[in-house]
Amino acid sequence: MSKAIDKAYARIRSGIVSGELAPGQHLKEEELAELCDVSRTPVRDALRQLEADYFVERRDNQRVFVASWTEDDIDDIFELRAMLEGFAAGRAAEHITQGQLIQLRHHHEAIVKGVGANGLIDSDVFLENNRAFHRLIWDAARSARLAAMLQRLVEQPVVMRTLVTYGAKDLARSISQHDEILDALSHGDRAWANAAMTSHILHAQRVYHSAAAEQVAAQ
Amino acid sequence: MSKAIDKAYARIRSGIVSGELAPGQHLKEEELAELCDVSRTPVRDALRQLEADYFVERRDNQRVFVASWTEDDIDDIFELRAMLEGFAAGRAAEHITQGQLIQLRHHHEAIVKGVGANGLIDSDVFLENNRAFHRLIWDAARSARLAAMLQRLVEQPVVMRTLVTYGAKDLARSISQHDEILDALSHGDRAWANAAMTSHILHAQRVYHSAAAEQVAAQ
DNA sequence: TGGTTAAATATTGTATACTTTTTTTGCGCA
DNA sequence: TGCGCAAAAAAAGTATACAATATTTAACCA
Repeated sequence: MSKAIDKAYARIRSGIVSGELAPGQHLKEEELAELCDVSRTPVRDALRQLEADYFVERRDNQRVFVASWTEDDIDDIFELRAMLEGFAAGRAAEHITQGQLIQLRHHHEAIVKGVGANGLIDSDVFLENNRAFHRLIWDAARSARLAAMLQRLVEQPVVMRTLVTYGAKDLARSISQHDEILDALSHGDRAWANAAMTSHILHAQRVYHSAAAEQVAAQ
Repeated sequence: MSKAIDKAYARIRSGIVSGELAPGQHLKEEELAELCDVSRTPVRDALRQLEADYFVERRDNQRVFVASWTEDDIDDIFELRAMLEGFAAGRAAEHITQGQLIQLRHHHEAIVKGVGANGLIDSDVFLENNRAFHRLIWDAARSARLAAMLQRLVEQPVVMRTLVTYGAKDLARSISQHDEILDALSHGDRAWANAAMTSHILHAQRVYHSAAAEQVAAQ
């Protein structure tokens, strides 16, 4: 793809995810152009894409601001994800191929094997295989629109900032849930796959809240 | 909003909906600029937005094409709508205000009163009030993300091209369903509202298919 | 004749200058 | 002092020229 637009998109996006560009902050095209070392034209293009991805908001008179969110947004996203991923898993149960099932098992086993004696796992190994596992199911659901919705939802800055590392017990449960989802998909059982996936996401929501509560307590 | 971008967006979009710009057709920025009587810059901005709205697709090397779709896409969209609108109605049951209920009843009654002695209704009256009815429920669901998803889904060109005018029997059922949804919302009954709305959308899907079958038969 | 490459052409990407719109600043008057 | 209006400044919108890239065409060689 085009150089300058990608450069601008990546730079601004990472600035938002890292917090360098604070929520609510007004983004001026010229400032961003300087920051990204490109002209205003690719910055404008990048801002349009960031707007579609909900990283920035266009308010009043075409002024662009970093999207801001509340705790409610996090619950909102989890709720929507639970429904959409459940739905995707259900559809996947009816459409998944043998090849996709093999790939899914591969990612699942990579996570299982990554668990150490202490019951924990390297964060990168988990994140990468977990991500691949879920995306394969989106693909298997055979709805480009559904996949696009989930993609946008999962890549929300508020989600990317709240990556939580699982404790031993929660990790074990998550693995067990993946195993169950695999089982449901193998049997082509739509309702089971849907329920197992929904449960999986809602569990993740609980883990997030526990972690958030601990952080507050530690302060 | 800005003049030229809106002009370009509206012109290109209506061209796609009307079929003047055929599915799969390669859209060249200069041609569009001439068509819309603006320069390439606002055309580019408009194309970014149309891309986010799935009206056009960016392929291989940044070339933009009118999105093409199949019969499967229509079913896909109906299925997603059934789920999302059902979910929205369920959430709305828990959040809707008295004021919103009053507005909903207003739109509902406008449709009821619009039905003539032959059991039919003026298409514009129905479309406008039906649209307002559904959007009010999206708002009442209190999730900007969910509303945005539904908005994009409903405004798909393939949906806008397949507006079906209801026959007397289907119109009567649709009105009855709206009445039921209102009842469920008034009672704050999440499960009921969800089920009633899901049913309403799936009925619309059947109506669409019947109409499509008739058109084929008439050829 | 068929395929490969290079030149020409078409199309998109980028920068910049200029225009329009919006916001801010500051001055005058009540 | 506080309000309102006007002028100035800032920011976004638009057009255009030029650069880079991709696609097509044509020619040459095997």
